Formats: sequence, C-alpha cells, structure tokens
Amino acid sequence: MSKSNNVYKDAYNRGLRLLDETKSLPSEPELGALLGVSRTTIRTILARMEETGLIAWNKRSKTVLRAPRPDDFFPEEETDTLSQIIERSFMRRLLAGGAEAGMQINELELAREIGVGTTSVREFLIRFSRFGLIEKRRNSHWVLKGFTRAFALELTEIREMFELRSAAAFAALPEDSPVWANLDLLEEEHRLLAREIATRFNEFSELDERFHRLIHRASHNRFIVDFYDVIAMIFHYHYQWNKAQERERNEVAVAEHLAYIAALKSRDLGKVDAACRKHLKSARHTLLTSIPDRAVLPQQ
Amino acid sequence: MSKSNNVYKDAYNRGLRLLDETKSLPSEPELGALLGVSRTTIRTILARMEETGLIAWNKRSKTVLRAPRPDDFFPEEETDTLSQIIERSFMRRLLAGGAEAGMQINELELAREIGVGTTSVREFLIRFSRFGLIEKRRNSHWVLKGFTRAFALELTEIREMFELRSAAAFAALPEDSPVWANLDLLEEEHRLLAREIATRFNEFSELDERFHRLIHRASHNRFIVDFYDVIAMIFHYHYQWNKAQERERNEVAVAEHLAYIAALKSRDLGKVDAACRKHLKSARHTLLTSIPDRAVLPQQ
DNA sequence: AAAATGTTTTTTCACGATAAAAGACATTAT
DNA sequence: ATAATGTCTTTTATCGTGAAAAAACATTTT
Repeated sequence: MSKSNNVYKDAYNRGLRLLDETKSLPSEPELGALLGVSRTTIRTILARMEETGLIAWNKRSKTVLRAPRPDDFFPEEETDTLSQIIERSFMRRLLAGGAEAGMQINELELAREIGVGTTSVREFLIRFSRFGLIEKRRNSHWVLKGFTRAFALELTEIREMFELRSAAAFAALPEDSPVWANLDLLEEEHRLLAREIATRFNEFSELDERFHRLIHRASHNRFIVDFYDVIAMIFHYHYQWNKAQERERNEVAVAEHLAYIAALKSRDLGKVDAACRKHLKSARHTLLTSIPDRAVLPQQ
Repeated sequence: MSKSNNVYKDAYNRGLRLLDETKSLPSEPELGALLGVSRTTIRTILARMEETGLIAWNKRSKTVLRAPRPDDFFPEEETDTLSQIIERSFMRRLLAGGAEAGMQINELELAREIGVGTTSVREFLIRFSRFGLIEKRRNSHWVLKGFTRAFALELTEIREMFELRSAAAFAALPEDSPVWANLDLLEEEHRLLAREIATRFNEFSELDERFHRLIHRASHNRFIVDFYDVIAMIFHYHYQWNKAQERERNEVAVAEHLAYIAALKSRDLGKVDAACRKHLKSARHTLLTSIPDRAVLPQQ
C-alpha cells in the first residue's frame, strides 16, 4: 500500500453533498475548483457516482438520478490525511501522561505503533518540531521537551508580543480595507453565539481561531501569521482535554472578543491595547491552569 | 547507495588532528565523547588508522606510529551531510537569479539535479519552509516566495522585536550569572578583531552570530532562540554574495557591538535600548541594500 | 567493581519503487 | 475559438529495504 486515496474519498464525500442541491452537475474543471482537487480525481469521483447509480454520466451531461444515502459516503476515518492520523496518535500519547520531559522519541516504534512507514513519521516530526515541543539530536533520536508550564509561558509571551502589534496594525488600517467587513461579520457571529451560548459553547474554538487569524493577518508579516499555527495547534488540543468550565470560559471569551472588536472599531490605540491585553491575559490564565504543574526540567 | 558514511569520514579527519598532540590515544568512550560520535564509529576509525599504519592498536593500547600526512585525510566534500549538500545547491539556485517569486519548486527535478533521492529533498524542503521563503501547496508543488525586500523587512521586524526584548532581559541578569563572563570574552575578541580589522574582517560573521546568540539566549524563550536560526541562515548567505564594502561594513559593526556591549554592562536599560536599536538599524540597512529591488509580488 | 573492549541488536538515514493525484497535451463539442 | 472531454505524462506521497551509525548487552581487563 503505497498511498491511500483519502483525497479522492474526502472529495467524493463532499461531492455527494452537491447532489442534494442540483439536478445536474457542472463541468469537470468547475467541479475541480469547487472541491479543490484535480480533474483526475473529479473523473474518478464521477465514475463511481455513475457506478453506484447516483448520476447518469455522458460527456457533459451529468444528471442526478437519486439523492445520496448515508451508506454512499466513505467512512470518516478513511478521509484523513496520513499526517493527521500521525499527529493525532502522537498528541494522544503526549497528552495521555507518562510523557515526561527528556523522554526519547523513537521513529521506528512510533511508525510501528501507528502502522505507517518511517518516512511519514520522520516528516511529521520535522514539521512538528517548529512547535517547540521536540528537538532532534543529530544522527540520533528526538527528545521530548514536554508540555510544561515553561512552554506555555514562552508561547504566550510571543503570542502577546505578536498580537498586540497586529491589533495596533489592524486599528490603523484604512477605512476602505475589506477587513472591516470581515470584522463586522465576525462580530455578528459572536453576538449570535453569545445569545445561544448555553447550547453552542463548543462552537467557540473555531470562531476564536478565525478571529485571531484575521487580526494577525493585519501585521502583514509571514512570521507572525505563521506563528499562529503554533498557537492554534496548542489550543486545539487544549480545548479537547480541558473541558472544565468550558461553557463559562467560552462565555467570558466571547464577551472579551466583543469588547476587543469594539475597541478595534473605535480605532483608539489605547483602547485596543487594553482590550487585547485583557483578553490575552485570561487566555493565558486558562491555558496555564490546564497544565499539570510538574517539575520543569531546565532547558539546556 | 543507501547512506553515505560522512559521519565516519568527518570524525576520522578530526581524529587525525588528535594524533599530532599525543603519543597514544585515549579509550574508545573517551574518543567518542571527544569527537561526538558513537563507539561504533570510533572503532571503524581506529580500524582504518591501524590499517594505514597510523597507529598500533591492541585493545587498550593505541600507540601513535606516525604523524598524519595530507593524503591521510578524506576529501572535504565527502564529509558534508546530505542536507548541507542539498541546502547549498538549493541556495545557489535561489541566489543565482532567475528565481522569481511565484516560481514552482519541483522535488523530483531538484533531486535529479543534485543527484540525491527525493526523500532527502522533501525533508530538506520541509525543514527549510520555516524560513518563510517557500510554501507548500497541499498534494502539489512548493511555491517560491522569493528573497524579496518584503521578506527582509518582515524578517528584520521580528528580529528587532526579539532582540530588544532579549537585550533588556540580558541587562537585567544578576551579577553572578555566567553570561557576564561570556560577554567579557566576546568583548575581548571584538577588541582584537577591531585592531586587526584590515586583514581579519572576514572573521566577523562568525563572531557576529555568537554575540547575537548569547543575547537571544537571555530571553529564555525557545521561540526567540530558534528564530535566530532564520536570521543566521539569511545572513550566512548574505555575507557570501554581498562582498561590497565588506571591510567597512564589518568595521562599523564591530564598533557598534562594542558600544552595545558597553551598554549591556552598564545595565542602563535606556542605553541598552539605544545601542541595540542603532546596531539593528544599520544591520537592516546593510541587508536591504543587498537585495535587488525587484517588483514584490503581493503575498496572498 | 568500575571501566574498558568485544559482540549483537536496534535505529536512523537514504534510496528506489509504486499507486494516487496533479498536470499537460490532444481531441471533440458547442 | 473557447471550453469541455478524453488520454497520456509527470509529480507527489508512501512504503519496504539496506547500509551507516547508535545503542544495548556481554565479556574481559585493570
């Protein structure tokens, strides 16, 4: 098995949802653009849709014959990227405890355990190394630095530096910049969420990421924008394992975001700075409280 | 050819230099620690030294029989890591012009051109991507973002943010911290270099890196420390292709460093900030003047 | 018994090979 | 003649494999 066809399966599943909406599908290039895959993959998808009697396909005509049934979809787990699979396994191990700082990481063992080739694990570890949680010893193993309090503090230090700067840049953006419309939309989504927070509180993390990414983009600095990947990754897993007072925390965060948005709209740099600081402070606090306060090994 | 033995060859060459100094070599573990390789490699080295009549080897006794001749050494180019080879080739292409922003990077083509496997090229590109010069399109090619003025400005923006913070942290370090001794040593080296700048100006870049790394380490933040890798990489190649007024530039930089060091020693945060800003400003200027002022593609 | 040497096992690094996916080129339909 | 479809080529993603290097274990020496 040299390469899984998850790209095809995922695009196929997304393609099935299109069938509900129309009586016939658009051209192959158009479908490709819609689903974000090449024509080659589109044709494989169409071939299967024809085979399973979902559509009648003859050259340009792609007539929908029936609505997709649940069993037409490929199982969710078959649509994941290998690197997603590896990341999840790796993070599970990391957060499952027993992952002490200083521990060695064994590529071969990881690969065997996850059931993938070593190359994929190696590539994952190289990509993952920029998050600052692991480090390579040349010609030898990787070392786990540990998800420690020190890590969280270093991470938030940079985050605060970057976001304060980005927020200031954002507020200074000209009236006619399209970001203001984006901000208005996000504000509306925040208001909606605030109203239904009791039931939809778990939708916050996705909104949170979109909001902060919009702000960081105002910095027009690739290093700042890219650094948000580190934050997003950490918070993604953080949200998964720290469910304590999730509703309350998110409710507070939504309110802080709204204040932050209002400050941005006021273009008053003092207000922006204050609102940003306030929100980042509580974000840091939330993160820190979720970290087991184990002994922190001194970094060498 | 599945793996070159460059680790062995490099360690062997370094091992030869030890022969000049003593009449007999230390134990295998000791040699391993000295050369930074495993015992396995040490034994391979000793075996060859015995074979070529450099030493007589019998268990613990490793008597030096003769001094190494130039032809005992492995050729320099055989001691390079694969990733070093790839990096050099890649940077040569990048700087040789014709590397316009937006250009596609082809793994297979690169691998063929350099004469290595695709895996190594892929891994290099993944590692290299954190420098912000290339970007991956999922399931497709890499895109060159270009060594543009925008890149240099984004890089220096972060550098300045990080270094100002690190310098302040440095100045606030307690009297008994070992970094002050390190700083004294570096100061001495700067003075020596300043005195002989006419002939030794090309030794500055190495000193420059050590000095700035010492300062960045005071931040105690892995993201700041790691970011210096980006700066070091860029300046490394920058020094290689921009030889205009090298002597003058380095002379100025040494003077600025000495002022910067004096400011740090004064522990006066205002002075530190001023000296740091002054130096960073001229470093940025030097970098910017060396970049061809081509049209800068807007980053999407 | 501590530290070295000798031997064996495991892991990392790098390659070539192969299926999936993208991309390029040729042909046909509007 | 433009845009789609049909076909062929190239590139990417991933694996298994094997040599280099590290690491672990066993034995000997001081």
